[in-house]
Amino acid sequence: MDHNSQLLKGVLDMCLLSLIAEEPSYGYEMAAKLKDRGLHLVSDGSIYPTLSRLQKAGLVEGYFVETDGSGPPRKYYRIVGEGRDRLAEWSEEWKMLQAGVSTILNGGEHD
Amino acid sequence: MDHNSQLLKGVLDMCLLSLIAEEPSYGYEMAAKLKDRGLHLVSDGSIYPTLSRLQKAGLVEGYFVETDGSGPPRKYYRIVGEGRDRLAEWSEEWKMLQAGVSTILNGGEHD
DNA sequence: CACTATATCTAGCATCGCAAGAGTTGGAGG
DNA sequence: CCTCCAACTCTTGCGATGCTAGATATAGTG
Repeated sequence: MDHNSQLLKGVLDMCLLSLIAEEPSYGYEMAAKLKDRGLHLVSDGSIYPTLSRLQKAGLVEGYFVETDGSGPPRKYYRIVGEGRDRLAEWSEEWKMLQAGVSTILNGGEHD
Repeated sequence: MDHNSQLLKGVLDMCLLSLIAEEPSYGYEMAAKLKDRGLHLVSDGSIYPTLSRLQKAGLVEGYFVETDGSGPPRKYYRIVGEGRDRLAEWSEEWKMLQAGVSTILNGGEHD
């Protein structure tokens, strides 16, 4: 397994939630956005279980939208109140981690 | 399991390697340093398997140092050439991920 | 009909942090 | 002397999550 895959852990859900918060979207599109923004997901397989988890956790709502003949219906997700709260928490945690790791990589200088 | 634990995945090894690169150290001390710098490991248990992995991967070397009557000998680790290379790679990967996640959290603005 | 593109979902695997606890060494207290 | 504790390392079993691979559905094209 790639080292990059390990770095992704605990970040993927936050990123998906953030994308959904930005504007409702569906899995296939989000996978493309992630790749576009520098997060190289190798397979779409990872994304669907994560989305299901977000929904099961009550952070997002899913709804199907028919396409005009370009494939099966898309499952869109939109964020709900609790999702926004959670996103804020995760975002905080992420900043903390980011700061801590930076400190360590830079040799432990404090400010 | 904590969400923070997931964030730690793939970062712990890099952090330990960075600490060792800074100056040779041993597990117990590194656990303290990590906590000091904002990475809150709840248990020392995680640290030893990671150090073993780094050694097995040939990124660091271990050597025991006797203590003057303050407990059992300490297992110090020092970095080797391949470890420095790997640390540089991981550091790059980390910067990439960091940038990507920031872009996403900030709503996808490019520059 | 077969093939492809769009799109979702599932099953089994691998990795790695965590909790809990055991083992080692030597000093301090009863 | 024996027990307990502090400093230190290591091991076992577990849980969370990303990955690979592939099944499934829809509809247009040759």
